[in-house]
Amino acid sequence: MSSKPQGVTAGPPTLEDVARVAGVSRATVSRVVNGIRNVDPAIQEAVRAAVAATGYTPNRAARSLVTRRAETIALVVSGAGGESPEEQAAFASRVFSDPFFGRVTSGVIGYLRPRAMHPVLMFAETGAARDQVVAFLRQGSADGALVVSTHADDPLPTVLADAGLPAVLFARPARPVPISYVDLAHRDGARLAAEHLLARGCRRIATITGPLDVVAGQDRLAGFRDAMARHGHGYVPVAEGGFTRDSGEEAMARLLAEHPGLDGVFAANDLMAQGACRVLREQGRRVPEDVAVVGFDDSSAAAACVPPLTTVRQPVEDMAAEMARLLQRRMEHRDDPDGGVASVIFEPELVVRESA
Amino acid sequence: MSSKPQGVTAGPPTLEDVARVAGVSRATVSRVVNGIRNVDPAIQEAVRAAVAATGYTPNRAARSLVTRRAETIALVVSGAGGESPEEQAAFASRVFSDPFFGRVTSGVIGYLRPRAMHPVLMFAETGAARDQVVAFLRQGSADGALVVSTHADDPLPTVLADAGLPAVLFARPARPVPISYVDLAHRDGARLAAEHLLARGCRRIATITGPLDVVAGQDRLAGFRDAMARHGHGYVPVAEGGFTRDSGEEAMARLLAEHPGLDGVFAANDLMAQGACRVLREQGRRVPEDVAVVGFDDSSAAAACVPPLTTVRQPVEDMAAEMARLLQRRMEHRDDPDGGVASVIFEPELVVRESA
DNA sequence: ACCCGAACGGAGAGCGCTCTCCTGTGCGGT
DNA sequence: ACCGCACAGGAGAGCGCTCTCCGTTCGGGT
Repeated sequence: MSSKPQGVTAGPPTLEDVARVAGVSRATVSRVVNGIRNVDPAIQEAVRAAVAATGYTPNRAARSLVTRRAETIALVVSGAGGESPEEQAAFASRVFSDPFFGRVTSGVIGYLRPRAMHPVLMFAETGAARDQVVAFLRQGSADGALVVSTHADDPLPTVLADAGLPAVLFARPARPVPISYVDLAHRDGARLAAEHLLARGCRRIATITGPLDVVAGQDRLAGFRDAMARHGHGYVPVAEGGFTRDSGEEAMARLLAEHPGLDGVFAANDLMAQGACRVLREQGRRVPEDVAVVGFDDSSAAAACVPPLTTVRQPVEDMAAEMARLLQRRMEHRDDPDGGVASVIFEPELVVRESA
Repeated sequence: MSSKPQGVTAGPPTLEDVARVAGVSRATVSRVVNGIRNVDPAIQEAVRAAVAATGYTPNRAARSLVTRRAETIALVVSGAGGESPEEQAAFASRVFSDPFFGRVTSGVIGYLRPRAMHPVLMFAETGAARDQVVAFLRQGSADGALVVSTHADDPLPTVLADAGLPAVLFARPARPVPISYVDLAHRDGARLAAEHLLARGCRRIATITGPLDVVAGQDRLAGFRDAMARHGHGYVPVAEGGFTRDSGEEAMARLLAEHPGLDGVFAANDLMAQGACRVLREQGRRVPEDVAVVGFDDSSAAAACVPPLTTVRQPVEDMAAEMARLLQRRMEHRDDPDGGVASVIFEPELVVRESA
């Protein structure tokens, strides 16, 4: 009886405790818990009962130590913020004010949760923060990283690739890096917008671009121009925005001042399209009767807009889930040189509502 | 030379490797790395050099295994969502569409990052998700939880308290639970709003409340009513909103329909105030000349509003940082029964801009 | 010169888990 | 009846780290 005092340690139950209760060895309990190899159904039952009786939960640190996997991934928002604490706080707020990141998070969690994994949220807007991300991965705290960059010249992808750390990017990196990514066929999306506006009968069409130092901004503009040119519109008035609502308002105001007769606008994202609608309304133009507006993303802002936006759907949640899937694949091929590096390009889709 | 082949294991360097290079024992390296006890400066220097030479990074799993601390905390967004996958995705999107959560995240990260900690993001909107959170904490994957509830009847705080897991809430729980929290003196904030509107000369003042099944919604209404009553306004027209922009628009429309003569509105958050401003403008009222509007939160929406909102500042970032601080304190007193349970109430502040 | 204590480095025992080996058992083929 | 094989379960060696305990050294008080 008293040969081995049980429950003398106040800590949570361990495999050893479960094994003692079930009358089997640690190894067997481990096999049952992890569903590895065949175990006699009767013994399986006994182990399960013992697990329930003791309230056993596997200790993740111990498991990670031997498997060398953390079962954790880092969700990194990377980009350039300031170095001061105020600017860093502003970076986080700014990031979350865009519905885009909520959708990414949502998609990632949707994929990870059924697999009992959870993302660690990190920002990498300064050099020091970037080092923290790398250290975090190197010390095995996370098995890989999902990276969303806000700037084209973000050094993080290169750093991760050089260090051989598994990572997947949202959007193709500006410079080629041996790293997986998911992206959207931005040019095709912009083409859809152009063709829709033309089919509607618009003839004096302008565009509000995203920041042109971002690949997505460039591609959407290029795709739009190409499609317009192919239909005989070699010149398209352009105003550059910054993917924010405010910048959309300013860009729209500039366009209207220079081209008061325009009858169609393609904004490179919904937030800017929303700002554009507002300015148009304030300046007495009806949307879509006088000026048709097409957005991009199909974010929550599109439906909330007055009038509801016709927009190009970017399936961000699906893309984010695909990122997680690619990362998992990449992690399984860690030893291979460049093993498991792959990319997936999603096709956009036109969503017709009221604005065009 | 070949007695102990070095570098034969391809894996990352371990304490052992560093010790060999520095010519000391594992224990000494550990002491230097963790800054525990005094170590001869010369040896310290040698160890640091060896760490740099090997590119050593401590393995977190091994450390956690023995220290029984994960150096990780969970950031949990808790509330009621649907059970279907679509509804769960919608929950995440909805959560992030409110600038509030971005500010919380920003504040938490601001506190954790200098301490080399990073939050694990979790949602707990279904029973299964809640169980995952509890399991995550129980298996030592995180040392504690920061919980932001979106509903008053959220069972998570009680579950965590019962399980004896360290946690800190944002906002006082609807029913008393032995658990730390930070909160705002909502009543005082609402009083500031009332007094400002009255001091401005408004006499027919209405309010758009938050959801009344949320403590913050109740308290802001109660505080507003009390202050108004104290100044002789026993009756205040009320329309209930849901803390979203849309609900603010609807509430404002209802109020205007019933009380066309009103000259002041207090909205229980900025998003609803923004919606209210929009409706007022659409119905030909000038803000603030005809109707003064006061919001609550001082979120990014306040400055973005047209006109910029006079609002009651809730220092969300500071409050979130305080949550993290309280959680750390609570974790240091894990063994004490109810040790380290404490609450901090922040004082609101009126920020005067143009809307009132 | 002696002793005691403070201070610092090393040895080694685990933390809880997985996984490779090994042993025992039941079954088929010849 | 024998051998061998497949398979289930147990034993035990670590994974990389921390931390207690112990040995050694050195300084100062008498």
